[in-house]
Amino acid sequence: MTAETPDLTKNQRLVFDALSRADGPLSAYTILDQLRDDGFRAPLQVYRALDKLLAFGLVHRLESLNAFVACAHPHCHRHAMIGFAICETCGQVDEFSDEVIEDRLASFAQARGFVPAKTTVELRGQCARCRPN
Amino acid sequence: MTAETPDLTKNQRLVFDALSRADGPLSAYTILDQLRDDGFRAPLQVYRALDKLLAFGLVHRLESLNAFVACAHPHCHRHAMIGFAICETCGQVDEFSDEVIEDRLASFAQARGFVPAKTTVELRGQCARCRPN
DNA sequence: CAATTCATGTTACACAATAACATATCAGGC
DNA sequence: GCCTGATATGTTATTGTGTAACATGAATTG
Repeated sequence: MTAETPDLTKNQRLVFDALSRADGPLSAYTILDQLRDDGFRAPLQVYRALDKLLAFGLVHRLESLNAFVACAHPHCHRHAMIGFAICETCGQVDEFSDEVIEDRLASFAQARGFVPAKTTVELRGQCARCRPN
Repeated sequence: MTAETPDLTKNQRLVFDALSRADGPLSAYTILDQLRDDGFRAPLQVYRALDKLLAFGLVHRLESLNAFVACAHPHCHRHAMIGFAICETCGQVDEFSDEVIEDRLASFAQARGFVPAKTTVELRGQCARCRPN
């Protein structure tokens, strides 16, 4: 029943910690810069770690930003679909899931014989705290 | 009542026609290569045309592919949300919209005071025609 | 210990997008 | 007609994002 958090390698740990420290999404190159002192020298070191972390479900990729965030809900890999509300002013990302949307997308896919491998749902806009009034 | 299809400039027309001819999404650089004979020399010529076409609603951007498609449904800009089912095998893109998902996202946003500016819904997977059996 | 597998390091490159600046075209007002 | 402001275009250079190819190192297993 315990969510098996796989043992992370040194690089995976470094990248994951960098994302966990950050209060918003980071680009691969920003991560690289933050990890220079830890011996990181090339983008591939970041991308390889990210690939694994994505596979483990510990990290999400925000397609519309070309950036990455640590998963906010450790058990969210139960859900087929994870949505993100991304504030374009402060950069905060709010992670959510919704069964209705999930079902709706699933039945849409099934009706067309489409087999989804990955689902992306991203809202770009302005969060409550950043709104004018 | 007629959908005002704005007059396109020469470059906008060329880019739009290239996307309309294609049977799938094209990257900006692929478009550039196709339009070399028409005098295109730099990425900016493509990106500037794409920006306008996106604003007109004649073209969509697929965030998860960094690519662009001509809008399949000329009047789809009525919808706040447009979804895409993208086949990773054949590259075909199926454009859809769904009021239930739209409503659900809208009420989610409203509940949190989030004001969405752009909504991305993309399914990556395999279409019926490309499936094994 | 050999063989395999997986993680890592490094260089170079390809693809995606924009900055900055110059020129041209076209509309309306005088 | 001509000035003027707005929009479209052309060009060079640069930044940002991601991968190919190849070599090395470390761990697991038979």
